[in-house]
Amino acid sequence: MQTTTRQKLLIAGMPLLLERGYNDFGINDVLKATGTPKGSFYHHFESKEAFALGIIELYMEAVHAGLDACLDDATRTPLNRVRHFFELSRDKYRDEGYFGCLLGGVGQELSGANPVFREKIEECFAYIGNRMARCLEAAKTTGELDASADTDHLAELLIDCWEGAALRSRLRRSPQPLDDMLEFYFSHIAAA
Amino acid sequence: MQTTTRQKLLIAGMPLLLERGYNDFGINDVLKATGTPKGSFYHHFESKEAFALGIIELYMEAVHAGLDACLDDATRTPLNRVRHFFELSRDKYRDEGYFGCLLGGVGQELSGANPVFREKIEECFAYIGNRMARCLEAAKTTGELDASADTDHLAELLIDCWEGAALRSRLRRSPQPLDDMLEFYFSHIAAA
DNA sequence: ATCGCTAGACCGACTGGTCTATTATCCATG
DNA sequence: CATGGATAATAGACCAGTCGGTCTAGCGAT
Repeated sequence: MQTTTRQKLLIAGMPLLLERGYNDFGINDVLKATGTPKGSFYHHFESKEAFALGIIELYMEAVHAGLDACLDDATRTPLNRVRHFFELSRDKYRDEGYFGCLLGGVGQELSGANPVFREKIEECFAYIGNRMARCLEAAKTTGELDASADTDHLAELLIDCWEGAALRSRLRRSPQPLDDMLEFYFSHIAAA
Repeated sequence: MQTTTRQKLLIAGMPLLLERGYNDFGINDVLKATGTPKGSFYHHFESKEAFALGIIELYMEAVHAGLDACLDDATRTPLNRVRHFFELSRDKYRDEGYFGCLLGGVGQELSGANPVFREKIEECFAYIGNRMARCLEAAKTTGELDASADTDHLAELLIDCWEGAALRSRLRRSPQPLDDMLEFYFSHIAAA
């Protein structure tokens, strides 16, 4: 599959959006990085906002793929599948230079004033939460989790705490907050 | 104590910085909101960056006061002092319209590209963490916490997860992520 | 008369977005 | 197979608006 101009732009824009945030990165940076003239850009995207939403969608495609690969992994117990997903996320953050999570970054920056992004990001988190919750539900059948556990709640909690740890990881340029958070969470939700 | 022009600007700027973020709020908004001419602004602050740092410092003054009031509160157990601080923070977020935490917002937005803010915000978190850790240490003497507990670790964890919950609270405009996070944390760190 | 501060016109740089011109691609038809 | 016209896409000069920041003038209290 050849990379189209549209894809090339999205791929080049993603790290810029992650590192600098929405309001601090410019279309011109993306054009320069890819050698694309402005006319091409606006042929493929109707605005900067549409472009950023496209980046988020591309990001979510990778998330979907990661969730599929991890949460259906029959070689692990359900709880370890969930944990493994986040460990892979941590490794991804490392490879990118510890700039944290794109969803958290854009969500934090724009959710105050821009309802489009606010709803989009919340939607992404909700989707991830649902996938997690289903896997946590499976963890009940193996006895890893108490049958009485509120898996929806636990899934949301996991994501929220993860995003906080990702922010701290971004500040410190270190994986430690991520590791500490995972360790705490998984060592405490186990069945009594 | 009369509010000086400088203070008036900082006070007006704080909610703007919280809601819109650093790169999306403009000096002119602050000027319009306070009826201040630009000359006055630049008489008191040498740049937009210095202004934002001033806002963070004003914010931290309130945090210091809150920490003093809560963590030295002899009417509560050490662990409840810590929890109470965050419950008051949650109430503050509510009064502001659930825009989350200023430190988390600015930290997330700017830590990718701006080392001045990155270090400043990390410093703020580290300070809060230290205060928390000291109080958690006191919780050992009352038996609320195991003597073997790593209080520095626990304090960092608390702050990180709190910030994640604050981000989610900002997305949802709801206190629920904050409450859920506190409940989970405090129900699991207690001594065995 | 000095100095802290107010006052706001002004400026250069930059940004997202538009416009028109040009080139490449594809497909229908003689 | 040729070809012509429509459409997709490239190309980049250009524009209007905005923003952070400067400059000089004036004000008021000591």
